[in-house]
Amino acid sequence: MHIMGSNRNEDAVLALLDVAARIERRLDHHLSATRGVSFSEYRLLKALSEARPHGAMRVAVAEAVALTPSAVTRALRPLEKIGLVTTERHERDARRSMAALTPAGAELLGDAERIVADVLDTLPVKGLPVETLAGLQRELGAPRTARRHP
Amino acid sequence: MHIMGSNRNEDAVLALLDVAARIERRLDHHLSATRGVSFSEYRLLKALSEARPHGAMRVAVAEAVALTPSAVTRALRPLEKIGLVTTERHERDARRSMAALTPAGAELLGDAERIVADVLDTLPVKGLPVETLAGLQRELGAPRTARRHP
DNA sequence: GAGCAATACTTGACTAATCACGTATTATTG
DNA sequence: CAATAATACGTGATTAGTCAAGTATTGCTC
Repeated sequence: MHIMGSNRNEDAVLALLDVAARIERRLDHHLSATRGVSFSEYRLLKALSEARPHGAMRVAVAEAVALTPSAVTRALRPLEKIGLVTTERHERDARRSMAALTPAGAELLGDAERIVADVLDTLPVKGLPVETLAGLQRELGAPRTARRHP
Repeated sequence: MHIMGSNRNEDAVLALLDVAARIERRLDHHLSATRGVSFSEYRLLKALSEARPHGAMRVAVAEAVALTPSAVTRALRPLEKIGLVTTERHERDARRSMAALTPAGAELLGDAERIVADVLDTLPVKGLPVETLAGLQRELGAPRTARRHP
């Protein structure tokens, strides 16, 4: 099945995971140093901004950012407390907890996006194949964006 | 500096991080279900196997797998306990703790590598640019492998 | 429309990682 | 060669995530 000890796929994917971990760490440090949010929180805010104006369910956000719903519940709590996010229950379905970005959240997200862009500009990422990555995202079950309010 | 709301680099990198998280999770599940090791542990074993036969310092392993030395210390402990790894101090430098793969560790690593390869074969990763990724690894401070015994 | 199944969320218990700090050892420098 | 700096490791405290299980609520089926 596999020729011992040499698999291009494997090498490439392991390199990808390694690179991802390192970039994520770098972004995380910059973001928390300058704006006090983690990279994970950045991704949450971004997912919510794509679900405007009606907000998104926990499960949708979870899928969008590749976390469990449980993690989303926990991660959103502090963001609500500092006024970046609001949550209210869906009017027709009492199970759903719709989270939405506040103006303050949107503003912070704007800053954060600038920081992220600046950090990424210092990286030699020219040759990344957006097509392949997007295909992978699709294949791995990532929806294009957090669903609006299905 | 940046045209509002559209940055190819950013899109590509965010997709990369997303894809990486999902792949890692998938590998982690398969590995722990079948061989009882996490993906993180898999990476540790792999790093050690590349540092044979003399083993590697905690700091070198940490750099190789993109973790902190502290995390490596903690992660190696259970692996020692179940006999996959041995640690002994360096003869000429009492600060150094040299970790090495045992035969059992090497065997398990072999199994794990097969599992990883199988999982990756189910993924459409043909188009990944090994060159670009390797360049990124270099740029981000990843050494080619855990140093032998410098 | 009563009852069962599915969905959305939350909580409890746990794990793996981080940072900040401390200690032991070796290297450097005056 | 004494004093200082740098290196390697480990530990305490904290955090962010996981899974498993529980509680509401809604949808489905007969």
